[in-house]
Amino acid sequence: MITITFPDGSSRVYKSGVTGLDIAKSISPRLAAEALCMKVGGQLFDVNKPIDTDAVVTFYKWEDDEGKQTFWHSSSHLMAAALEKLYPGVKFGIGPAVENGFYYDVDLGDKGITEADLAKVENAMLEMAKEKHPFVRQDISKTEAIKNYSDKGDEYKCELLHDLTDGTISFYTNGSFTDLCRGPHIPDTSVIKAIKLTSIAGAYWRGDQNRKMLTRIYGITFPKKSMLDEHLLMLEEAKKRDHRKLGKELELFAFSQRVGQGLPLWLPKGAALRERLENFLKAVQKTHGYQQVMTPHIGQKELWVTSGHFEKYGKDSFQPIATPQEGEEFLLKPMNCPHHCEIYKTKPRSYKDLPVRYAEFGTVYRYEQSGELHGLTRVRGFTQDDAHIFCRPDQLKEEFCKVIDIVLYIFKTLDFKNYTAQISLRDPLDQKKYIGSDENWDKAESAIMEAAQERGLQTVVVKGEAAFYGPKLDFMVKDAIGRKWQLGTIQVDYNLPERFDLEYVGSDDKRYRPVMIHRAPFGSMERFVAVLIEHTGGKFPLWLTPDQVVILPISEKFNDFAKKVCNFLNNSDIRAAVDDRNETIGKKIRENELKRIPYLLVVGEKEEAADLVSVRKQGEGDKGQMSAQDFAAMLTDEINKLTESLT
RNA sequence: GCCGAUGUAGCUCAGUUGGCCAGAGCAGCUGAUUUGUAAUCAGCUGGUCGGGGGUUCGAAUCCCUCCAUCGGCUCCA
Repeated sequence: MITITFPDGSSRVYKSGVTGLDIAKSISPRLAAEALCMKVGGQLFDVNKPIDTDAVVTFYKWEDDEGKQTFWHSSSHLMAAALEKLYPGVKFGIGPAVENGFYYDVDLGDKGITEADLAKVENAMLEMAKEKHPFVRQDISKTEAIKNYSDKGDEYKCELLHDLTDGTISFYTNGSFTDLCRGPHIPDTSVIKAIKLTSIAGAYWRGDQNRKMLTRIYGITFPKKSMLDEHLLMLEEAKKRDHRKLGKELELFAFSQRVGQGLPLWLPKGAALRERLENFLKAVQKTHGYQQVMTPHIGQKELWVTSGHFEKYGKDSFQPIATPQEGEEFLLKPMNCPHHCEIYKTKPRSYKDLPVRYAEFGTVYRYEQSGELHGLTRVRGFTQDDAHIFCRPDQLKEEFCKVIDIVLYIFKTLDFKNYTAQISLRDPLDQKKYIGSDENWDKAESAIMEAAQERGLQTVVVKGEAAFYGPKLDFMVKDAIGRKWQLGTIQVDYNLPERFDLEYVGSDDKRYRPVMIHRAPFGSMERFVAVLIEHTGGKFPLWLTPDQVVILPISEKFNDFAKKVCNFLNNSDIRAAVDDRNETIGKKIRENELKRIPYLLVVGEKEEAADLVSVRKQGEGDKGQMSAQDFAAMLTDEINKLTESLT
């Protein structure tokens, strides 16, 4: 007999060899029907696996992440089965579950597949799902497994097998399809009730751009049809918040083929919004001891040869600018650090001077691959809210912590809740891509970890994501449809101070090397505004939004009164305008609501007579009448509440 | 850069298998209307059908090529 303990602490006794499914049945038939996988002693298994020792058992259902992942992973096998039926001879790469669904990478040989074919695959999947194929696990030896796949001619699976450690290897079969797979899987296909194959894309085999490109088919499945409908509706809603769409509609920014790919044009409203963000950050930084500097958009190539960036990125960058002077070459600056290093070097520094903090909204140019460009989130010319802190080694952690404080403060003010703090370290398997001594890397990495811990930051550590000169702490935020973007970044750098031979004089009159922190709380103005647009759906906080108030005269007769109110509001530092078009009040309301104007003031005969305004709040409707003075006070109050936490 | 898809007026889109001067709504302009909380009415203007080349008696429609955009991959100082 064995004792099975459950997450709530209760336990029951079963016969050795009891399966998870039996246990679930003994608790409730419903649990047995809904359990998709289980955790036994910290490891995930199929629910029909027999258990023969005392253990802690947790069942996972659709509601749990583990359950969803298993469900989608099994769905990818179901799709593979359908593909094998419809496209005989298809070869399979890998087919995992992802955050929202699953994919399978396949090699269809000379057969093509287009989005139009997906419905056919979906139908085949639905049919197979109904047939209730169990997922049957089978353990075989590596040699036997390799033989099977060699016979089948599937070089991808063979390669995967070769990399697996020897011993027994598990296979899963659903219907006529068998796949190399660690598992776990759902008991059978019948729980998959709704299927949507979402897109087809190319993907390099094993993520290596020098290898063959396979066809990746993405999909998502649900245990209920209504869930799929809900999901599709949600996606549609999310698309309405796309910053590229809203940027155009709200006249914030634009692109021009003539200007060039990835080179955004900030329109008046967008520029004004960005400027307010910049001023906000400038004010915050001022209180944190930063000094603004300004540097040119180009610099001699030598600057980046010194920094090491030219060697690493020179080939793939905008190429050097030639001048009438032979041999003279300039680069458009891809980052501001070298310029700031030169500012540091303009005079001798004492240990008493440090830390020195130079901030600049520095516009930089990077030749991103054409296929990578994406709205405002990935562009070729952008402005970093950059700053470089030069400090003594003993000041590093405190300075790093203070930068974390600034980032968190900004996120809080702008109501960014769903971010992840990611610590990006070296790739232990590929040390060649990094410059600098191991000793300095170790110091930098531990400084970041300690600072993050000191500030109680929840972090994920990702190896291999560091910059080539140092580790970093990145703040990642998702866009409307769930793509992750890096916003704020804080990086420790021992390398540039050395390359630029930066020094300070210590209390012992000896020369020392300062440490540098690169940091950009927004990341770039472009990307930050993009994410802000998607998070707010264009309904910006009152203090940021381009037009705060639009005054709508009922007819042209009241334009003068409207202008009087407008002047008064403008004089009270409120951004107001009059919609004096010869249109019906209904139309003016509709259009200004669609432009997401926070407050509309309707003025007509009654208002003019009583010297009042009728207030309409965005999305809420009529709020009644008040005097322009009271309205201005109300708005000022609201704005102050939103921004009073500023310092 | 790679794989795939898309590209018709400022915007959103129609234009079946190549065949009458390429259409609609919104926007814009002109006029009428002077409006009370999400679209007043009428008239007009506006298009090298992404660019270039080709096939054809004839191309928005078929082919080639380049450009841009979208979805991924790779990359991201």
